[in-house]
Amino acid sequence: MHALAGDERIPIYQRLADTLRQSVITGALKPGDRAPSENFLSDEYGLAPGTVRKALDVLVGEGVFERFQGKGTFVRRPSFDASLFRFFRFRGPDGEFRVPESRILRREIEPMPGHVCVALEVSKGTPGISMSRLRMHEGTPVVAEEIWLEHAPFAKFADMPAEEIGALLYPVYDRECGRLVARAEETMTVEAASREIARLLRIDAGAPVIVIDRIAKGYDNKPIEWRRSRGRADQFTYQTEIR
Amino acid sequence: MHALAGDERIPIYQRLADTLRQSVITGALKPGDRAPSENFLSDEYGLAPGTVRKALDVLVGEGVFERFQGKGTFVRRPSFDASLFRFFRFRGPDGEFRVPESRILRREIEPMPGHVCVALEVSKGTPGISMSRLRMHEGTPVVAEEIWLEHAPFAKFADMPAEEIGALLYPVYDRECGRLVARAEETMTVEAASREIARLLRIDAGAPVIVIDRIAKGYDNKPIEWRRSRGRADQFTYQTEIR
DNA sequence: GAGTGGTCTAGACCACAAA
DNA sequence: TTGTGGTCTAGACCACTCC
Repeated sequence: MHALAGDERIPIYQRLADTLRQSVITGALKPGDRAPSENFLSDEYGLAPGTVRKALDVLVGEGVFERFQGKGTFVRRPSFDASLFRFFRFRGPDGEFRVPESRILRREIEPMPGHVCVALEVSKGTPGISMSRLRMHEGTPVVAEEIWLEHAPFAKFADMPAEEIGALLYPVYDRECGRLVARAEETMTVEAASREIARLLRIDAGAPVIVIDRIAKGYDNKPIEWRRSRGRADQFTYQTEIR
Repeated sequence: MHALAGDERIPIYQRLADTLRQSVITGALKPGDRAPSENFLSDEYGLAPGTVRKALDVLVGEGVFERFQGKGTFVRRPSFDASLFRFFRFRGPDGEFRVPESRILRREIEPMPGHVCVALEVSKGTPGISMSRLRMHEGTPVVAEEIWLEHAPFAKFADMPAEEIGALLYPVYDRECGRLVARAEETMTVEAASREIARLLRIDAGAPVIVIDRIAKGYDNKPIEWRRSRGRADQFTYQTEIR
């Protein structure tokens, strides 16, 4: 039987939640893994079942865990790469949504611009990996992306042959560089297409374009990647509920 | 001591949550009211405190109630009229957000168009109240709105003198017609400004415009109002978190 | 001090999944 | 059959608000 770490003024269920969250951050528990059962945890830490349950409730609420009756509690697999594209409606002939193909146009190492350094919480002028990428749907370009990564933790990614990089980057970040994306913050604005963007997206210069800035973060809430995506506004729809 | 209504195969805490939610729907409990205390409910229905607590958890999660330690559990006051304007950034000279003034340009009774009938879940051709409204910030028009209400429940609103209608409509719907807005669903798209909209917003025809369609709903989830708002896209920013 | 919600205990029994 | 999470009981004590 172990004691729980942390400030004793913090509620027990919070400290247990912190402990479990920490093992997701360190990678001791990976997405898809089953967390220790409620019985195990209440024995291990000498807690009442209800207290353990409340700790798991906290993590389920944060989207870190998900529960399945009869099976167990599992680390949730964050699968939001489709989520940006939920903003755009790219459907195949069958009406189902498609993940667009992608083409990396450019990948270089250079100092990161100021606004990216701020977003990634590194000091000004830190070397970064800069990428341009074009996402295609049925041969038509639909989204143009600029992507920035801090160079040091992603040196291995910088040296990878382009052919080994598929349509989804986050699994590569995890596999090759041990950086797991758990969440992202996005900001959306509208602008008129520059000549460069108009050429890439094959639209008229000045036509309205949706701009989505994304900062991808890990379970530890530290920024991993900065990304700016532009798509034609006439392909765009977004729904939400407010109260 | 009372028995809980509802199908006995449904968990007790769900049936209690349903009962309490129902008293918000009927208006027995109004926003700002204090709900019965946990002790009262566990006595009243002969339930364990933990079961009552879980029922309240459900309603807090739905945004119907909010809890304050030492004070009680209260019906949450839905205050999202500011929420559309979180999309637009209208700040005063002090940097604080402002609720724009508003001017009703038109208010008429006519049959509702098909798409509005669908949204409000009434049969085709039902008489409605149609309004055009312009929202201003420091003398500049910022948002143009079309609003539709079903006439029958809002007859009293249709006859109100324009001077009695302030900048916020939902409190008027509640006070004059007993229709309480609890939530809303919004869909956002981008279009080029028509000549009419360009004139109202004082922008160039063809300039990008954000369109937000909103269906406002009651606690019973029934639609109350349909609204389409248009604002200049260069005033627009929207943030979200995804996982 | 009385009343409220917040935390925690120590179980019981049920529903569901997998072997 | 075993192990998992889901529901429910019946309390205790604490923290906070208000009178």
